[in-house]
Amino acid sequence: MPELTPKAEETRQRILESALSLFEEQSFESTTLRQIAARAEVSLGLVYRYFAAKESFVLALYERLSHDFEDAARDHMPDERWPERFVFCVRTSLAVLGPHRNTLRMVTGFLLKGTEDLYPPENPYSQLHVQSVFREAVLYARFAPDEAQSSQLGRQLYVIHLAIVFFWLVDRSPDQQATDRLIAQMERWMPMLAIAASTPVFRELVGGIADAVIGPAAEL
Amino acid sequence: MPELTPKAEETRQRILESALSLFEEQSFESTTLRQIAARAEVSLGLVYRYFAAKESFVLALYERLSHDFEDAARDHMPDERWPERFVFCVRTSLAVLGPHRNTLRMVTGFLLKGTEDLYPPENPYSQLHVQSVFREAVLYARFAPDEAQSSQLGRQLYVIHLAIVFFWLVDRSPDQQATDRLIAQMERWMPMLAIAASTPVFRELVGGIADAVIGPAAEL
DNA sequence: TCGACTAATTGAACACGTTCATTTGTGCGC
DNA sequence: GCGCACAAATGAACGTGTTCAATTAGTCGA
Repeated sequence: MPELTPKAEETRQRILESALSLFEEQSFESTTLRQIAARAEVSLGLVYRYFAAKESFVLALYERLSHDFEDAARDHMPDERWPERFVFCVRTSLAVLGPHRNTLRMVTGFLLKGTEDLYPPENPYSQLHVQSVFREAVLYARFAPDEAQSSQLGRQLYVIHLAIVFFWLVDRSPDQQATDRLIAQMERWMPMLAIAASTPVFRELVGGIADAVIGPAAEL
Repeated sequence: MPELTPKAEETRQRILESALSLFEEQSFESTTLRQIAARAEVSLGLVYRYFAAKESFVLALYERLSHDFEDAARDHMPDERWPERFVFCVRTSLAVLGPHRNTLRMVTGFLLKGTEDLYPPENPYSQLHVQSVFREAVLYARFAPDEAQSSQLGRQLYVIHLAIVFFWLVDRSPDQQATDRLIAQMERWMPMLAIAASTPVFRELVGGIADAVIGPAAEL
């Protein structure tokens, strides 16, 4: 990712803004790159100077929302034990992503296509930052485990959170009520999860899943 | 789905065969509908008489593999208790889907697009039949629960199986070793799951997830 | 055998995402 | 102020999935 000159950055921003507003007004699928270019008052070809593919817009949106989540979660993180803080994070995440659910549904498909070109091999902004929120949710909680364990647990909670977000994207029940119920259930059984989380088998199992989903643990 | 005349059925089959063989030789993405039409010795437009979209081929493949799974699972189902039978079903499923993993990865994306047109509102063949295998795996197992409970549990195991298949599709570890480890872990803890499965909370939680993923329970 | 109705098939066209050779603009050393 | 290098921007073109009005083949009753 080479440095962008001010003018270029401004153009890129204008294109991105056009795209996102069109996605909101119509939908991801029915907005055309030609429409995006037109609204940004730019030629079609130029769009590709700043976005490798149409999918890239969804990625850019997700990055932006990840930033919003980071702020929202850090600002209002309750001074509780980690299970409560975790549930709060999950709820905050869905609240932030909520308005863009329809657009975001697209990204999940891409994740499976294995087109690694669009997904930089290094941990992208979103994953790194969102994950750090979950780490800190554990690390600075009341009665937090020691640092090494907190970091590990935070990573695993991040993956669980990812699973819930995915479930929410797939959830076809009206207003995604099924996801609400799922989280409510999870909240009820959080104490049990807290106990389970301290056992080696949990670490092994969930840790393994985490490795497979987001890659082997990396240093902060 | 109107009845197809013999001639039409033969043409449809020829097109499907061309498509699947091309997917195998090259890949789903890089095979062209024009290539498919050419190999089937048919005009491009005709393809759309039998397949609503390119994605439909993957769906047709999945239906075929579901049938294969049904046969393979029924023929070799071990005469054991349901947990062992469940693990066997999962392994069989992945074995059958295995050779077509790359093509199948496409379908998962489509599932999220919410293009319900391609996915008939009634339970499609695959879901109905595969689910019935899991139901029977419980129902006719040693020490099986009563019929109502077996049916419910079978449904839930089917959804768990779906989750594992999905995980396998996403799994980026070499040779999907992470999935192997996951199943191995699951096997180790199967007794625990068996106990958990008999509790109300499990039924409520997993049942709710099942509803959200595959829709409310339907009659066989 | 014919005609007429339907099923099967064609091929040209469209809109889309994407690519690329080309042109325009911008800042800088002299 | 002049060229020069490079960034920014263009627009025409390509191949793709998809649609559709038109054409051909098949079937069956009179």
